[in-house]
Parts: sequence; C-alpha cells; structure tokens
Amino acid sequence: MQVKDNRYMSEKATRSSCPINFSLELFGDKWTLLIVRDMMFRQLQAYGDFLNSPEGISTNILADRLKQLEFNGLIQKFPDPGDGKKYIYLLTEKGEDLMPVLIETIRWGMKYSEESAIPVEIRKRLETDLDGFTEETRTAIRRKREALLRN
Amino acid sequence: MQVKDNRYMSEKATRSSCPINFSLELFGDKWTLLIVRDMMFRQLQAYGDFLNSPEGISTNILADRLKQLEFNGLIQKFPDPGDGKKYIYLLTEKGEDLMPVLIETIRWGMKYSEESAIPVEIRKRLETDLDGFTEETRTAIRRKREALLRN
DNA sequence: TACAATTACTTGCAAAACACAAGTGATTGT
DNA sequence: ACAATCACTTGTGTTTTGCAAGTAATTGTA
Repeated sequence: MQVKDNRYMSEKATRSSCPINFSLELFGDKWTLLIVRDMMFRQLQAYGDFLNSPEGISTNILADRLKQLEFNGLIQKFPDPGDGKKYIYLLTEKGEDLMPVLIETIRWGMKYSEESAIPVEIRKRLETDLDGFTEETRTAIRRKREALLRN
Repeated sequence: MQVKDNRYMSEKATRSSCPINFSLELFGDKWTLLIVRDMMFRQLQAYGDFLNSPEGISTNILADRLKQLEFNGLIQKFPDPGDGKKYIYLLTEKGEDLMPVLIETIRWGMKYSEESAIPVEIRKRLETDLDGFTEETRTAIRRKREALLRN
C-alpha cells in the first residue's frame, strides 16, 4: 500500500511547536490547500468535483487528503441527503478560518504570476472590498453547514 | 542522484493558472516556508543556521530548496564579506511579500495548536500591533539587503 | 608552512510518497 | 435484472525524502 491508511493517525513526531510548523504539518503540501480552495471559493463539495479540478489530483491522493482533513477537523463528511451514492464534504469553522491564509496566498500569486485565471469580478472584490468578500464567502459556507447539521 | 539539479529549471508543467496553485508550486511543501520563516522572523541568513533550526531539515533538501528559492527570485545569495567560507541568504522583495501569508499562518497555528512556542512579546505584538510589527520586520529585512547591495 | 577545523555543500542508498491505471462495492436509474 | 454512477482501494513503477557519509574551498592554529 502506497498511501498509509493511518499516516495521520500515527504518532508522526511533531517537529517543533512553532505555529508555522504546526500549520504546515496539516496543510504543507501540494494538494491540501487546493481542496480547501475548491470548498471555500468554488462551492465544490463532492469527491467527483475535486477530481475534476483543473490541477488533476489522483484518486488515491484525494482520498488520503480528505481523510486527513477530516481527521484534523478541517472538514466534515455527510451523506448526501439527495443521492445515496454521494457524500458532501464541508469546511468546519476550523477550516473556514484558513480563509485569511488562502486570501493572502491569492494576493501574492496574483502579484507575481503573469497569468492569473481568476474571475475579474472576484479580482476586483479582492482589491476593493476584501472584508466584504470575506464575510460573504464565510456566510455562504456557514449556511450550507448549518442546513446539513439541522437534519 | 535523488534531488535533481534542474528540477526547478525544467518545464515542470504548470497545473493551472490559479494564483493559489501558482503559489503552491513555489512554496507548497513542508520545508520552503520554514526556511523563509527563519529568514523573515529569526534573522537567520547562513546555511548552517537553517540546518540548526529545531525542525531538522536534512542537508540535501536544504540545498535544493535554497536553489529553488533563489531560482524563483524569493531569495538572493551573497558571499559573506566577513568570512570567505560563508554565504549570506537574504529575502528579496518578492520573498518579503510573503509576510502576510506567513503571518496569517502563524495566527491560524496559534489559534489551533495547544502549545505554540512563540516568544510572548511577539505574540502580543501580533495581537495588538500587527501593522507595526509587520512594518518593523520589513524594515529590518530591507536594511540588511540594502547594506549588502551597496558593496 | 603544514594541519585541523569550519562551512557549504554533494553523493549513495533505503524508505516513503506520488502518479497512473485498473479494479471493487454500494447505490440508483432503466 | 442490468448497466451506470460514485466513492473509493489496490498494484506497480517513478519521484522525492531522510539519513549517513563524503568532498572542496576557505580559515584559524602550531
């Protein structure tokens, strides 16, 4: 087996108690934050949705990262009430709190990449109404979570 | 050879033009941001300093990441004017601009880790005087860079 | 002027993580 | 009943990492 089932459950000796290191141990890799991005800004919520993202994550890595994210309390997994074969992955408040990290990452990327394929209206909002955009996105995430938790 | 010399110079097909993806292709791994952290907040600047950081990076990975950071324009390498065996690694403006990403990562880590070994006075400044702390840190970085560039 | 120490790496090897292709099992639609 | 969909798991080969052991260029000391 190439992706250990219990990698995130074992004692994975923490390298230091620096908060940056703590954070990087949870999302310091190529894929985790892309999945969070899909949930946070693109309203994606199903396994198949993440698979179809343009970066092309492979199935075993996606499954592993979803397990890690859930184990670490950044996301929660629900059965889809409308389709028994599907599951819905939603950000928890802990995951939602990554928004400032993601937003600053977007800003840095926009500043230094030639081509940034980000919808113009979102780009404008990031430049002129960051707080409004943040609050609006947070509200959308919370609505979905609370709707599912009520069932 | 296990760490390809030209890994970061080859055509490494970009996965998408999303700014988050762009950013993660430069620093989406376990080590790169720890090196940037050391330069940014701990005023470390020599190869041996980074090696001695508590996380314990190995020599080949450190050498590889320094090459990548330099190739991508986040840091610059200078011969140490005071000691011919040493080199000094400094953040460029592009690297310095990662400060908001790092700071939000620190804030998230402080919020969700039990033990965060961060000096109390820095913690306080982050909570009560974020902008002042940021500006002060930026100034310190620029001073060192400009001093070396003058030679 | 030799010789040991320092510094910044490189190299080799085993182990872990990753990418890709091909399953599998539980629903659901016809 | 049977095929399709969905969310995975498994197997195989390649890439990346971690660790230990060099190496080359200074520098400090006898």
